[in-house]
Amino acid sequence: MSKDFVFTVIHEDGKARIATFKTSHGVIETPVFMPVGTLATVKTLSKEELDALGAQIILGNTYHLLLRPTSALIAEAGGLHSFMNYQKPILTDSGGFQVFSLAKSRKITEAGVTFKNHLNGATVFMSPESSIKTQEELGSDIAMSFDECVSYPVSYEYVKESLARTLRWAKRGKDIHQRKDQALFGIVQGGEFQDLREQSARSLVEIGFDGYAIGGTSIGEPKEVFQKMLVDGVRYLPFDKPRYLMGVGSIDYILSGIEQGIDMFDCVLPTRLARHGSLMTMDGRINIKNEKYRSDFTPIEVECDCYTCQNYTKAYLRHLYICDETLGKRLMSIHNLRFLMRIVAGAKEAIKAKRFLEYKEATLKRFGNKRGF
RNA sequence: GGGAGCGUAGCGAAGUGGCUAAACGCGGCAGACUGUAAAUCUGUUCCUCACGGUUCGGUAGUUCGAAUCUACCCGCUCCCA
Repeated sequence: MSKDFVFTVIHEDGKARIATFKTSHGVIETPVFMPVGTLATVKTLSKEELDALGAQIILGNTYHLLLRPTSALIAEAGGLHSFMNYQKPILTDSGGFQVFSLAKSRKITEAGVTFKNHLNGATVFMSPESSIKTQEELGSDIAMSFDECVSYPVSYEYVKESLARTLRWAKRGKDIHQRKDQALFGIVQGGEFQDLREQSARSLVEIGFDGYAIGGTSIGEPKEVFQKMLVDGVRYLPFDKPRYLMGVGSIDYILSGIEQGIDMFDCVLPTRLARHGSLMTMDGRINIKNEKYRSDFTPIEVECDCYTCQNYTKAYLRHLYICDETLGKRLMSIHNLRFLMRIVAGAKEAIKAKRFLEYKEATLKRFGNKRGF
């Protein structure tokens, strides 16, 4: 753990907080939503577009980049920042999520995980050590521990066993991690079980990381279970380190997270939904492909300040979607990402004014009973 | 003028006596998506809320039964003159 990664809380409102986190490629101000760029690209978006919509930090994925173009090639290019010409902070996920999402073609042992490569069927082995070494090659600003993201629902016995292994993996990863310019975060697991979440958080803190993530949420569990996973995990994390709620990108979950003192979020939802024609708005999700938008010459949201809403109508976006034109996916990705950024920006303003709960309630009330995306 | 074909749901295209309201593709409509195997996947698409009704260019037949067989008619394509 390096003391270079200074995390400073500058405003508080209950457990909610605003903080700055210093990384090797600049300071992040939290709470922050991080767009996901698995394959060294936030799908369809240029860095100028990411800058314009207010992205402070993006994600890359260790497993996917290891397979293609390989971490060796990226190292040869001078690291991920240089390779993709993105000079702001980058966080790499460890491959732990792939243990969950590619569960059909993988085998877990104490040593690590053997994947059957989805591209050509070849065997790929990832261990906590190799994941960290790969992330060091990639040169991300924040590396994540290699964990097992357990599915839901799953038995107490399984989660207990998995968690114990994930904790051993966290220690192994920490021990081998060397880059002083790269922060390393631990990941709290433990499924829906309070005692396991507590044990996970406490053990990770004991090992000592530059930040802590809550993993294993947003994988199909009911909202009450999510809430429990969140609270049971975050409670034992140190105040003076960043907290990252992994895979969360719906506004109700994000606001719950901020309320509990979460600083960082990421999610593929805004970009994936956008590519699939679903747009996030304060009044719920809209499906741009719906016939009713055929001649709707108004922006997605009148009050939205994004490039898309400032320049294009729903009718045009629908046309682009129907014709499968790339520009449509881009414009809608910009809107959805900006939408979440605006939600978070509003939360920050509210925290400064010490009325976060009010903001949360008002936002969710306007949102009504519609799904949180 | 002579010869050979073809006409099936919005479009393309299977089907050549019952298991066919009719495969499949496209198009249309709707839905899903949460640390990205996702520019993907699912449902639906003759009429009717339903019971049920009406279909395979048209008409008339054969048959217990026809998109499928017969006759004539209409339209279209190709080849030869």
